[in-house]
Amino acid sequence: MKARATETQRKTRIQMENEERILDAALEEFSVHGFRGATIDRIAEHAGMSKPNLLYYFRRKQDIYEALIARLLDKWLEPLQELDAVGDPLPELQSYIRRKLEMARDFPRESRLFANEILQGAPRIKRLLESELKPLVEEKAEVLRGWMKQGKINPVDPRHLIFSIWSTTQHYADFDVQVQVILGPDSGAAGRFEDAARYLETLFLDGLRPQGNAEEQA
Amino acid sequence: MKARATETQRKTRIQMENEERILDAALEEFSVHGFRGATIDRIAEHAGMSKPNLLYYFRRKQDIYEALIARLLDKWLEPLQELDAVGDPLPELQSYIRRKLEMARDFPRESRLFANEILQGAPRIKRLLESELKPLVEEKAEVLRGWMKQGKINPVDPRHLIFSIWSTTQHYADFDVQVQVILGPDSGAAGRFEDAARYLETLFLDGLRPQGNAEEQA
DNA sequence: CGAAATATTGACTGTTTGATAAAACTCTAT
DNA sequence: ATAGAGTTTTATCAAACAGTCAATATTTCG
Repeated sequence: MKARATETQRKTRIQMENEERILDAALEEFSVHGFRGATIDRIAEHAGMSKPNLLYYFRRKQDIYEALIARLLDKWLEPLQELDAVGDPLPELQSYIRRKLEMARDFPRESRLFANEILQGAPRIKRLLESELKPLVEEKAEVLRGWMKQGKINPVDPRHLIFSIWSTTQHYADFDVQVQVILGPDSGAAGRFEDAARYLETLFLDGLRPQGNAEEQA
Repeated sequence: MKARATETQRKTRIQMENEERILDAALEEFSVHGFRGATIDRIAEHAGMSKPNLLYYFRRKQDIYEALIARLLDKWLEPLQELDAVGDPLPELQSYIRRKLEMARDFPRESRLFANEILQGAPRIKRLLESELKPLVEEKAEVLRGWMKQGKINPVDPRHLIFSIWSTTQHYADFDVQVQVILGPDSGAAGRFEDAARYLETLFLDGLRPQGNAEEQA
């Protein structure tokens, strides 16, 4: 038996396959029930293997969870990484919003996993947020401030701007059930996505006040 | 022993006190760990009583949860209820946003409880959403459509507009840890609230595109 | 092939969890 | 003060839970 934890690369075909299946099953469970609410038994069942066999690959429940988080954080921050200082401000923001919305559509389980973790006070990833998320946000906030100084976008607190993009887009993944109750299940997922994209574009670009209507009254 | 479940009113002083303490402790636990992740032991400990004693007031875990939800849903929807068709559209929307933000500030546990439940697919309150939330949203969406037809606010899908108000405001309760990591804990809760209110006002009224700058380029 | 490395299983352990029963206690109204 | 309703505790249970271990089966590769 080799020490799996220390050795960095050498992985069997079976190892890779099974770890993949386990992490996928774990995502399913953790994203819905949170860390404490999820059980190894259910993850193992979902992954189609016995519990001791699963524990052969990940010795403790927490190891599965941490492996999941580590694997997903970079992917999750990718859209913000891509926000480009040299691009045109408004189109750049628009495409960031659209990319985040696509993430919510294509990776709802990942969105819910992070939501669950943050909701619980982020006990297991607070350090990661400090070391990875915060510097990235500060870097991009500086980009946004530059655009504001150039008069390219309205002057607002760039960090709150980022919060509002996160919250509005991730809402469609995290609160999907509620969205479906209100929009009706007949509104296909694709239609909902397009409607949301159109609405958010209007909101973030122009807001709700009708153009050139700041003062007039009926 | 009287049948507590059936009898509608008659409650002892002790009964009222203890149910209050239990529900408060339950809110603390359920809002963080979700239904499955929370345990009766911890709720009882938090409420300062023994587990069997707690179960004397609520026979099953689920009964506590349902009592909590039932008690909180109305309060949670109150700000939307108050959205008034006869008021001025823009100030009316502004004050709805502010009220929702105040709720997020003053009742973060309630916000997280609902978030947790929806995140899990709302298995226990889906019916309530159908019977209470949906009609209310449809009623208010009609109000918003009226304002749009009068040209008082920009024409958008009113339901997505409501989603964006929910998500941006509740974000400050549900994702509080993340917000604090990014803004720094030194930014007091009061300061964060005012900054958020100011930002959201700009976003929802005017968006990010600088006024009268729809076409011009540097 | 055949031996070493890897993978899987069944049986098991100690603990936590949701829930119950009955006995003991306390409060309240007469 | 005291009977009876209402409250609390002690003891207990079965199921679910995270995790271990030794034995068995399978794969890998010289």
